[in-house]
Amino acid sequence: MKTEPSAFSWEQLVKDGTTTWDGVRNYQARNNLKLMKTGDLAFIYHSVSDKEIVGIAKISKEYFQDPTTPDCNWVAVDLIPIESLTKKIKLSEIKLNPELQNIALLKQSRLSVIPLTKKEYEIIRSLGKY
DNA sequence: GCCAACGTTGGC
DNA sequence: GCCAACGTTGGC
Repeated sequence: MKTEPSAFSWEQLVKDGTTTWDGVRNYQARNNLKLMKTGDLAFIYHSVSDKEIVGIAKISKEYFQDPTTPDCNWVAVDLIPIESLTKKIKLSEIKLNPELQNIALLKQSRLSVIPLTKKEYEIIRSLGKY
């Protein structure tokens, strides 16, 4: 899941302990939100200024009506922070990995909620360890 | 700051 | 229903 740190950062999520991931206004991203189940894990990626994965969060509440709009097309999920990565994962590192060439983060850089297979998750996770 | 990529809008 | 125009996102 991507966020611009100037709008909402991982540090803010850690400080707050939980957040509602709302404001998604893209159908593909919305569909990916709906696929998430309570207990699923998600990387949090800082776009624009940092371009790196900074932490891992868990879905604490799966999709529900986005509270920021009365339009029932849009949904949100709740997240809680699980782990701050001491070794952050740069976009450039992900780009260098031949097994990660097909993930939507690279293919569709504008998509804000991006699906990963378990295998892709494990590969990316391993990049975040010394 | 620029621009490519992509989604959305609206005229036809 | 097509497609040009426009707006937004995000990497560089």
